[in-house]
This record gives sequence, structure tokens and C-alpha cells, in this order.
Amino acid sequence: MAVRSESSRKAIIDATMDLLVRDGRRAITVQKLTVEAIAVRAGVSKATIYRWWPSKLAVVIDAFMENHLAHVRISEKLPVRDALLAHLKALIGRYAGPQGKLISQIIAECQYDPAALADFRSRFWNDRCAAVEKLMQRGIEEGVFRSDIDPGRAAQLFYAPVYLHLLFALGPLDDELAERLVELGIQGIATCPERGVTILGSVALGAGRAT
Amino acid sequence: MAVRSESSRKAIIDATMDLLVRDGRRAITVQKLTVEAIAVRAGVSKATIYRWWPSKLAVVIDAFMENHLAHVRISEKLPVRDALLAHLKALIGRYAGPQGKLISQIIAECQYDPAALADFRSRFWNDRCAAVEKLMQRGIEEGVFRSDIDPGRAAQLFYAPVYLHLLFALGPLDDELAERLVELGIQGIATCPERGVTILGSVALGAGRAT
Amino acid sequence: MAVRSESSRKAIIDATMDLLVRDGRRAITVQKLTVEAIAVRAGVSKATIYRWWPSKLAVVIDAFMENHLAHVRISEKLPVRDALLAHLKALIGRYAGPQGKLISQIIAECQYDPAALADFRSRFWNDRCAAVEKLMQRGIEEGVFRSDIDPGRAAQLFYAPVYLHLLFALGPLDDELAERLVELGIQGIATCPERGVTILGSVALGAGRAT
Amino acid sequence: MAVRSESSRKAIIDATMDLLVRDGRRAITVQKLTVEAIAVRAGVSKATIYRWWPSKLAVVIDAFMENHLAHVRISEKLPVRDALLAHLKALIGRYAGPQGKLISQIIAECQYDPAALADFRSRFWNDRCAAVEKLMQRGIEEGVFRSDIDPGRAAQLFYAPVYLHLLFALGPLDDELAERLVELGIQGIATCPERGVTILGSVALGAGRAT
DNA sequence: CGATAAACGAGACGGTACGTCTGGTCTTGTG
DNA sequence: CACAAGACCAGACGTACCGTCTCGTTTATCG
Repeated sequence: MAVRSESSRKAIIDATMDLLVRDGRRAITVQKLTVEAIAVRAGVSKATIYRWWPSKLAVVIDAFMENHLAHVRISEKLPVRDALLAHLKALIGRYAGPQGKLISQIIAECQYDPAALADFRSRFWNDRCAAVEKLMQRGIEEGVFRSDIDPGRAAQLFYAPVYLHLLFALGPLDDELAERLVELGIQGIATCPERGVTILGSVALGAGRAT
Repeated sequence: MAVRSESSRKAIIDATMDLLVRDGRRAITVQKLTVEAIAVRAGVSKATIYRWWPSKLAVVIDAFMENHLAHVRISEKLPVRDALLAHLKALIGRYAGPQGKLISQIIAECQYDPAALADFRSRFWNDRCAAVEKLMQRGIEEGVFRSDIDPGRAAQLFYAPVYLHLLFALGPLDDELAERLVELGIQGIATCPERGVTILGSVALGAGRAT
Repeated sequence: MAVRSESSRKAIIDATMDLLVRDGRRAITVQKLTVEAIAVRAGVSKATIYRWWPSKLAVVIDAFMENHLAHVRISEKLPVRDALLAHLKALIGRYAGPQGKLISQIIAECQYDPAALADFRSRFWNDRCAAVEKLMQRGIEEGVFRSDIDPGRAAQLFYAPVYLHLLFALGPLDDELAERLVELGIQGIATCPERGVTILGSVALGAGRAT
Repeated sequence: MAVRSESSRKAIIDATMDLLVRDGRRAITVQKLTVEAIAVRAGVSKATIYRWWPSKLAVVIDAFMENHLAHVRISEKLPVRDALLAHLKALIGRYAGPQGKLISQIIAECQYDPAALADFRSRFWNDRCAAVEKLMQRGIEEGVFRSDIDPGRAAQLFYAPVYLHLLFALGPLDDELAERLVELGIQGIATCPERGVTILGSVALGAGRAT
């Protein structure tokens, strides 16, 4: 029968990450990464890779997830706002490095591979959001956040600009960005007292429901 | 002497868009699009394309920008919130179609071509933001929006989730999304009265000015 | 493992010869022959050709040598002069056809590829000369040819004008040419009353007529 | 009105020769020579070249003939054999250099251009042969050469091996080659005791030594 | 001497082949 | 029978020249 070789699997994952985030400036992009190169560096046959992964991108995603150290924990002790800010700062700090480049390249490649995108979203994005959603929930329970918001959508409010900065190279990924996002996202942009009723239109604010 | 042929330029742009957003289901992705195919369909030599564009992506961006009908206008008469909502609905509606696919593919390709990304950002993104920034400005002047916000960052607050939905296929691009975004972005997620001072941490809200 | 495919090799050689000496008038020159055309006609990838041959010319030479039926045999029974004459007539007869065109084109291409020239010389020319040198040797041993001559140089004396006619299109490649060459080469051009009658064969020496 | 510009013609011819036989090691082959390069170096438009010459090869032939210093003169005073030997030595000496490379490349290119070959043959080869034919004629008249030979064919007897050496890189182009050719061509290869002493000039016929 | 038609420089154009590259499949032989 | 090795088909890549074709601009005769 012969069963899948764990050592081969490991060698492939390692070779992939090595080629993508290599010490020197010899790191290459996901696009330039080739299955051949992975095979050579892993001391493995191309056929072995194709036998177990449907595509180069699937290997990269597996490699990324494996080397993607456990989720950035969100404090449950700090006030929600501070916890959120600390989390975003940590996240943004990581994305400023090669990790960020890699993520944006994976997202890019996924545009051509819906299956890979679905896989990546469920393994990477959902995890990420779940933590923030939990924080949102705590904020709501503590009465700090409005109870009519959808935690999922709210989470996007803070995350979306980060990924946008990553993908569009809109500006530096630094602590200030985190501060602005928290500030804007929490307070909103409207002046307080009259909000949502007299001045602003008349859109009925249904109970948010996320997808 | 000898001057660039407008007819060739047009033929190339048209052929490119045609291949990318073709009526039938024969449309192809930017990745699968080849310079050879453009050349053949445009009745033009490959060399002619390479003479005027540095890469396939540059052609695609030019083609996209050319067929990207004038900016979605933002009403200056409606209340700011309604104008913003109408704008986002229109935008999202467009992105739900082939236009959206194309944009996400362009963003994807740009991850490997910083020059193209810079070009695309300045021609596409900045234009787009400028309109919303103007709206933010109006909101501030009318006293509807806080005066201490950076219009640029505020614009991102509404746009970012749209592009994130596009790139991550997070959910349907429909009117409801627009409504949620406007609602959340404007009001913020905090409960109103006590905001920003006693309960929430202690971040000093300097006059935010983003990059 | 994985070993060179003989069927591919054969298909490439055959396609090449087919394109070069095709039945119809659709035969093409070595210069116009393209690796792409060979690949297409052989049902083979270009890469496969480039993997095993350094250049188009190398393929052509291999194809030529493979389809170059065994060496024109030189009789060892006939008197040396008659044997030489018969050999030259046979050779010239062959060169009058498409074979000759091909050879001259190969020689032409070799002017830009010293390695190919060396290869062609050693596989084609040396073989050819060896046979005549042997004949020269026999002539010397039989006392018909001078013993102070170099068989190699002597062989050139007869061959050189043939190839010159081929390359310069100096005149018809026919039996008369062979007769003149044998007559001139053996007797020399100097007056010598006694020669050419008693010893040498019996070819009637007609009055020389130029082209 | 407006007549062909001699200065352009000159510039084109000069640029061509310059590119082909350039001082440094930057000389290029006829194959690699491009009309564009000639045009650029001559400060002339490509169209001007194509207006006056049918092909690159035609330009090269014109350039070669123009810079091909007056025909190697053949002495009319020396004994015919000595004159012939001196002529061949001079010729071979020249062909050992870049001149020889160029000639063989021209011959090579002419294999694909019958018109150019005819032109080159009539301007280069015929001239060359005419001189030797004249010498043959003198030899015949002086009774040194047989009267039944065709001067044209006899001339080929001496020239052909030279060009063969050039095209096949058979061996060094040196004085010894000239001596062998003269010796073999005049005396022939047949045994003939009485020849070569009383009648022919005074060159001591050493025992033949091969290369 | 001024008109006028050619020859000219510049260089864009449609073509076409180049030799390299990668993807993904298939084959062969080893452990 | 999983695997390493690697040959295989397919076809795009970006470059280079080809020979043709406008363009205006000289320029040298001729009316």
C-alpha cells in the first residue's frame, strides 16, 4: 500500500516557505515560485507534489498556514478599545514585514482559483475575524458597543482598511494607522448628539445581519 | 516623423477589453490573457504592443481606465448621508458584475508590479477617493461630520470593506452591504452618550491626519 | 530513469528531411526551415528539439547523415582510373539532384558554426575522402600513381572542383565533368607525350570544352 | 531631379565593411549583420538602402568588391609555373585573413540567392579565373602545357582546392598548400618519369610531403 | 530663380522566428 | 506501489529584424 510520506510533506512545506521568505534578498514571489523549484529544493519529485496538492497555490497556502504562528491573541482583560487597539497594532506590525507581502500575493493568486480562495478564507480570514467578533460581543455585553451591530460586519470595519493598505500600498503600516482605525471605527465620523435621526437621511436601521 | 497610430492603439485597447469582458462565457482572466492573443485579435504585431506598453498589465490597466466610464458622480444636493449611500450602492452594483472581477484581477496582478500598482492607484483609486473626500469635506462643513477626522481615512472606512468583499468573496455585493457600511461608518459602533471618554481607553485624539 | 524517446528522435529527423526534400515543389531551404516547423510537423515540442540538439543546423546534419545512404562504394576490381571515374560519375549524378542543394546549404550554414562544420567535416567529408584515398593508395601500389604524392591531397584534387561547381553553380554536374576531372587530375596539365596511353585505362580524351 | 546621393552610397558601403571587418574583435558575420545596423552606422535610413539594393547580401557584395583591391596580378615574365605558384601563394596568403572569412560567408549567403550568386560569380570568380586562364594560354603557347586542355577547367584545378580549404576549414592556408597544388596540378598524379625537369621551369621538385 | 519632384532621415507598422521557460502529464526504474 | 528522476507536449514569453509604408525635409535640376 505504501502511505503518504510525512518527511516528504514536511520537506515540501519547508522548501516552499524557504523559497518564499528566505533570509537573503533572494526571496521570490509566489508567481515566480515554481513547482520544479520546490521539488528540487525539497529533494522530491514533481509528481509527488502534484499527487498530493492540486496546485502550487495549495502548497503555498498549506505552507503559509503551517508557519503562521498561532492566532494573535486578543486580551480579555483590557478594556475593549485598548484590547482592539493592541491587537491591530500587533497585526499591522506583522504585516509590515515579509508576512504581509506573502499574504497579499496569496490573495492575488486566489483571484484565479475560487477553491483556493474559499480554503484560504475559511482557514485564515475566519479565524482572524472570529477573535475580533468575540471582542465585539464582549463590547456589546459590556454596553460599550451598540447592541444593534453585527459583530462580523463590525470586525470588517477594522480589518478591511488594513488589507487595503496592504494590497494598494496606500501608506505605511504603522501604529498610527491602528489608532486612526480604532478611533474612526468606534466613534464613527458623525458628530454625536444629532446622529442618525434629524440631519442624516432617514434610512431605517434594521438589525444588522452579516452574510 | 512617423507618429503613433491611433487606430492601432484603439484596436489594442478594444481587443483587450473584448477578450476580458466578452459577451459570451468565453471571457478570460487577466492571467490567461496573452499579449499574442491581443495582437492577433487587434490585427497588430506583438512588437507594436511592446513598443508602447511595458507589459500586458499596463495594457489591461489602460484598457480598463479607458472603458471605465466617467466617475460615479456623487450628488451635491442630497444630504451627505444619502449621497454617500447612493454612491456606494451604485459602486457596489457595478462591482457585482464583470467589472468587479476585472478590478480584482488587476489588483492581483499589481501585487507583482509596483510600478503598475502605483499607476493604477493614482488613476483609479485616488480619483475614486477624491470624490468621497469631497463629500466628507461637505459633511464636515455642514457640521454633520466631526471636524477632527481626516477625509482620506474616512473615505477608506467606506471603501475598504467593498474591495475586501470583492477580493475575499466575503459575501454578496448588494444594497444591503452599502447600507450597513454607511450606517456603521457614520455612527461608529460605540454606544453614543459616554463615548470616547470615560469608558473607552484613553487614547488622546489628536487632529488625525493620515498619510 | 526516463530515457530519450526514440520515436521522438525519429519523428524529428523525418520531419526535417521531409520539409527539406519534400516531393512537391514545397521543399524549403535550410535557412527558411524553422525549428517551430520541425516541431509542428514532428508532433513534438520545441523544447524537445532544443533539449537534444544545440541548433537547427545540428538537426539538419543529423537528418542528412541518417538519410545519406551508405557510402558510394569504389570498385576494387576495375583499373584505378576507371574506378575513380565511375565513382565521380556516381557522386556527381547524385549531387545534381536535391541532395546537392542540401549539401551546399549545409556547408553554407556551417560557415557560421565552427562546431557544426567540424562535425560535418568529420562525418561527411572524411568518410568521402577515405574511400578515394584508399584508391589512391592502390594506384600507388600498382605503380600507376606516383609514389611521392599525398593520397589526401590527391583526393582533394578530384573532389574540390565538384564541390566548387556545387557552391558556385559553375556549370552542369554531368558525366563530362567527371571525365575532365579525372583526365586533368591524373595526367596533369603539363605536356608529356608518353603518358595516358599505355598505362591508364582507355577513356577517349576528347578535346576539352569549357562551360 | 534629385539624384542618387553619392555620399549616402559611400557611407553605406563603408559602414558595411566597417561592421564586417572592424579592427577590434567586434567584427560580425554577414549573417548577424543587419540592414538596421548598417543604416544606423551610415547615418542613413533603412529605406534608402532598400531603395538601391535588393537585399543585405547585395550591399555586402558591392562593399566587398569595392574594397577588393585590384586583381592579384600574375607575372608575364616569370616561367609559367613560377608565376602560377607566386599567384597562388599571394592569393592564399590573403585568404588566410579576414578577407577569407568574408568570402566564405558571401558564398554561404549566395546559396540562398541565385541572383546574388550569379552576380558574385561574374564579378569575382570570372575575373579571378580570367587571369589564370591567360596564364594557361601562355603555357600552352610556350608548349609547356598540353594543348588539349581547357584553360577554364585547368584554372579550376588550382583554385578549387583553395576555396574548399576555406569553406571546409580543411587545413592551414599557407605556402605549402600552394606548392602542393601547383605540383600536383601540373604534373598530375600519374607516374611519368621524364616530366618536370627539362620542360618546366626550374623549381626543384622535392619528394612530396603531405600535411 | 523659383517650382517641383526625387531622394532622403526617421521610424512605426504587421510579420515571423528566435531560444527560454513553466506547467502539468507520463514513463521508467528503484527500494 | 510510492517514489525520484526527468523526458515529454504545449505554448507564452519578450527580443530582434525583416521589408513596407508613411511622414515631412532637403536638394538639385529644369522651366
